[in-house]
Amino acid sequence: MPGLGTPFNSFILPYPIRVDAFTSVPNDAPYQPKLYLLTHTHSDHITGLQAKSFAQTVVCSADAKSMLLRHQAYGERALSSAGVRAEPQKTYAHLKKDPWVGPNKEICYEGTRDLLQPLRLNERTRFELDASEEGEVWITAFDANHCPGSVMYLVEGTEGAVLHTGDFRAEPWFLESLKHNPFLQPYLASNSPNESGYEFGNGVLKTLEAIYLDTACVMQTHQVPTKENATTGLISLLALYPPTTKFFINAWTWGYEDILKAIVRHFGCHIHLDSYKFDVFRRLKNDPFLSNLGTRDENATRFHSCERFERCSQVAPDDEEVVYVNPVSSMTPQMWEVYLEETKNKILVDPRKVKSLLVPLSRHSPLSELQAFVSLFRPKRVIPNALEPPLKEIDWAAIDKVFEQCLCTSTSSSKSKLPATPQPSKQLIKQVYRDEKEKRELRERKREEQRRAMQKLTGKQNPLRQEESENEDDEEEEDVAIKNIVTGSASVGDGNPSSGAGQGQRKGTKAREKEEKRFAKKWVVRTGEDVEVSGHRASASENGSKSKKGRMERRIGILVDWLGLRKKEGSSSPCRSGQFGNVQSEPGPGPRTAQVTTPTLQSGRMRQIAYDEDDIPLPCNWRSRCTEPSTPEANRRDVDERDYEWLSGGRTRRENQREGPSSSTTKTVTRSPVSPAGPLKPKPSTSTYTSHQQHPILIPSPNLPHKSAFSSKYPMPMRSSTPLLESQSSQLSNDYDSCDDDEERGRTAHFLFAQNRDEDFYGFEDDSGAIESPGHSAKSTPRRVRDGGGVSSTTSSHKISKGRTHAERTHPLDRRLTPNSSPVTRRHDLPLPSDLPPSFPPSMSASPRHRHDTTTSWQTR
DNA sequence: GCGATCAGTT
DNA sequence: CACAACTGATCGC
Repeated sequence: MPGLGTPFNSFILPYPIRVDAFTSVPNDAPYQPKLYLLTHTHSDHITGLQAKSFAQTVVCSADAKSMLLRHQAYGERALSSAGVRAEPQKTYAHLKKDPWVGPNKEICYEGTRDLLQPLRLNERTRFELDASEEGEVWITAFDANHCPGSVMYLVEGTEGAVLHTGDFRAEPWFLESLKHNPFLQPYLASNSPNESGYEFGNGVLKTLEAIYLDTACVMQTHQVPTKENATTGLISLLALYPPTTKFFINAWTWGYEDILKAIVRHFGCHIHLDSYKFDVFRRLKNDPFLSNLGTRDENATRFHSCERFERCSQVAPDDEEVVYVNPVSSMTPQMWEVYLEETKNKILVDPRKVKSLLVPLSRHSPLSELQAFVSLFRPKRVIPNALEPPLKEIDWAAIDKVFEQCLCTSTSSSKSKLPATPQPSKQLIKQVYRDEKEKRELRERKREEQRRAMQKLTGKQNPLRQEESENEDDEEEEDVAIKNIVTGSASVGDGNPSSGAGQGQRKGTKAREKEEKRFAKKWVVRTGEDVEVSGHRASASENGSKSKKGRMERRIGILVDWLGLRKKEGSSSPCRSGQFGNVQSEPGPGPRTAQVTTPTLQSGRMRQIAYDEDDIPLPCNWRSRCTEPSTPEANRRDVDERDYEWLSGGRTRRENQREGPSSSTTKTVTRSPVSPAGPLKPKPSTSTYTSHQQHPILIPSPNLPHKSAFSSKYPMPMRSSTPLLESQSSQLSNDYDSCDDDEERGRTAHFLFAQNRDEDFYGFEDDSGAIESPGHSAKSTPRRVRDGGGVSSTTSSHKISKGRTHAERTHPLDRRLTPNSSPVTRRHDLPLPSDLPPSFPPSMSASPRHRHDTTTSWQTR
């Protein structure tokens, strides 16, 4: 998740470029962003863009632009479809304001803007970060296999090249395609293992300064099915139903489109979509298959992916004939096969009894895929795109370790320009662990109290509500998708192995969904569980997840392993001997797995390759574990206790509770066989890591590297307001600037506007991007640079007329520089334009972020 | 004081 | 992990 928890404040050092985070940067930050990149439009990647005061250029894919500008929150979609809204309220509409064109062709540019700068895929585009020649970067976008419009970015410049993956799924086919991509080939690791690009010194082969990596699922130490495996498996189930069966595909967020595509390919039909999805898909430029597979006619197909909570009459919630398809993300390939087998058998017995299907379509790469991906390039550094704030950057250090073997091997030249990864002290790790444990216990106590209170109430007065209160233990869910499962209100028990079959009693939709969630939980792996308490998972979830470690605690367990800090040699421990395909419980760390798996995983049948056969639970074994009603409590306690011993300094939990925090631990750090990182080596003196704990905890504050860490190329503070290059103009093409071509106002304006323009850039019929208010042009952009670290604020020659007093304010974050009136509101009062604006493309003006950028108006020339 | 906006939480 | 509704704080008027 970008934003909070992302290293370097979401900058891709060594460049002053910020990715997927659009909130304001602290004034004292060493950088102010000169350019923003957006990888895709999931909501956690667009924080800050909703602010009306955001006024800087954002580079993204054409499809991301289109999706963002069409984005509507659910509530708004409902109002729109109910006909309440005269004009649909688009969440990010303020990012693009077209000029207003009057009846006499007069044009008002007041408030016009088009902040989203679309980039073609697989095409280098030049951007200038500052006036100097060395301030240029070349940016190339590649499909990221995550969701529609999602891209990775390669940024190349005088400071070296970095690759930002955004969110991505690096499955084997994806790696293959990268290998064949000429824009990336210079950065692929040399074939000869001991050589690296710098050794050759001729500049043909290059080493990436860093890969900014999607670490959303880095702690998934098991493999997950390829998307293709997932969808073909699903199709094999769908095909078993009678040809009249109606299906609802719960694509509750962007990224599950492969399911729809697979259905269309197999059944040769359309998918019924709500108008929102239909419209978004239809506008996609880079996915013609997806853009055409939808239909608005609910009677035209038996496959539906319409609005989740407002399904069409064909798949109404109370229709017991409908079969639901719910994506989940963390099933292992082995479990998937078992699931398929079991479910197939059930359907064959009676298709009417299986009303809900799971499909393990993961949109992020698990550890093994990430290692394979990184090994492909062997960059100097791996920087995680997402850290868990409660882990206080311990995860950062651990991730470093787990990719250590995937990095550039050349020692002479691999010196990183980036700030060093903060190394946590043992004390910090222990503290974090204790905190998380305490938090969890508090939660549990609270929940217990609540439950009792509820029982008292409902048990006596309202017995009907009892079952509802029963499983409020949905919190701490590992797989978000499970929270989003939908079903109809068909009889509980039908086709649901977890419930007693045959009761035939109809419950509400809610109840059935809860039932379905319980069922689904059995089929997904919770991160860290295979390391910590694997094998007990299924029974534990059946028991309502009591006295179990919390999500964070399990993660800390993994981190401790990765850092090579596990106190006991855990190899023989039952908890690490291969549950659910525990990939790196092998002695060899990442690259071994990576290299073995990379070329051979094409089919998606990973199990034979990635780990020893011994480690693979046989399907039947797994199944029996899963259904076993109880597991030896002692065993689990053992694991729990052992971890705690280390973390609490070799004392038992009870001892520790009595005596308070431990003050020292053993110095001996032995390598756990689980550790992928190898034995802990003595660190150079610059590192604060030791096995003692008296040392200060090294946490770079506040998430920002020390000055010295930055290259001299971009001295701090970054406050130049030099406009970025006129640049992109010629690079951009007409049809890639896609949006809102159906808006009459915009189109007319654009048409008029385009006449005097550089045809290369403006001569297309689509409107967006073409309309450039003078306020955006390099020459006339009034801009004001935000105060930076005590340096006086500067202004360019023009002042921003309105909101200027705002701008003068010394609010620590100047994000409240909001325009106080809608930019286009007073259009009728404005004079006629005598002519069109100068032919200057949208500039990459490095104006301050929350400036009121909607000045101006009328073009005179 | 009220409405709009925004950050943070659930 | 993603979404979106809700909360409280802050600001302009």
